[in-house]
Amino acid sequence: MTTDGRLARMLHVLVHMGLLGGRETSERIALMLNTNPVVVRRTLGVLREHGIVESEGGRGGGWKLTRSLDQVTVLDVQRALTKGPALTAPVSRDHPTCPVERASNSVLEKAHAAAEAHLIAKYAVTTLAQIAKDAKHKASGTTQ
Amino acid sequence: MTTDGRLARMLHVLVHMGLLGGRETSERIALMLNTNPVVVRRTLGVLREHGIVESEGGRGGGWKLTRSLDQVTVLDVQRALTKGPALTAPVSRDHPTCPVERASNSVLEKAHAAAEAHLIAKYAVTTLAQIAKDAKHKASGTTQ
DNA sequence: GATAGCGTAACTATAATTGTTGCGGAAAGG
DNA sequence: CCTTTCCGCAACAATTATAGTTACGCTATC
Ligand code: FES
Ligand code: FES
Repeated sequence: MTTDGRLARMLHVLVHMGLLGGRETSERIALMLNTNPVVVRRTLGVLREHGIVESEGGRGGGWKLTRSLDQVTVLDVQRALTKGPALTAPVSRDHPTCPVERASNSVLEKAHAAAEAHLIAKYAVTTLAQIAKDAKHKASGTTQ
Repeated sequence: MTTDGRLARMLHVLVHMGLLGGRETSERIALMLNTNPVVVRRTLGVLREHGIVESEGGRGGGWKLTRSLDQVTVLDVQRALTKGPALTAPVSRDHPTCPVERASNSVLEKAHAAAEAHLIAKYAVTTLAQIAKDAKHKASGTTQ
């Protein structure tokens, strides 16, 4: 597959939307994401189902955040985009009854579960407002 | 893509090889992995490049571990199979100069780097001998 | 009613592992 | 030698999830 860049893209665009304040059309967002409006509608549509954004059709329509940047965490966005755990252990199912395969899978699953807990914890305490703040610092401060 | 099950598969088969002690042919290993010999050669070939197994052609040939199970860690196998970090942050490259995109990517990269460190640490202290031991306990003890 | 939006269906493109077939070469055994 | 049993490798199809694209319908505003 192509690498799943939806989370990164959504963070990017949500922060822009928050900073701009008003409504943004799929067309303008597509330019930000270097893609086309249909992809934007598809992905933002998932966020709408989770109450993070809302859309309005017709002239003057577009997309808008339902909460301010400091009330949306990275975890909120991640959870909306991905069902199930953020990190999945790559297990094998060649011989489900084999104790060795089960023990191997178990090791991988436990290690991934622990790693995922850390990842989720970090996502949970990072708000879009903080990303916006970082962006401003980078823009005015040292490049990179 | 199809989920990358190579690490799980290699752990499984390496433990079996260690427990059986002698040489195993690609044919027999393919049966363990519910696949065919070519896939086995392809994947074990990578491990051979990293000195974990060795192969011999001709009659009576096959694959053999170069070290005992307690001298191979999950990390050794993972490193052999994957170049670069075990966990990669799914970043976007739509507008590389945009500070917001950079800040978003940066958050994801840092979170993943921290999670990867934990994952790697767990891999590093887990030997194949421990997996073998777990498997024996599961086989004789309670199912699951 | 013309225009600017979103919503959605139906494709195609892309990328990485997996599965498969076929052939060549090497080692052992007779 | 010649057959059998191995690995090595090239080449190609299958799979699967996201991304990209085209097309059409619907709604709200002007
Ligand atoms: S996409 Fe234009 S600045 Fe982030
Ligand atoms: S594959 Fe036969 S027991 Fe693990």
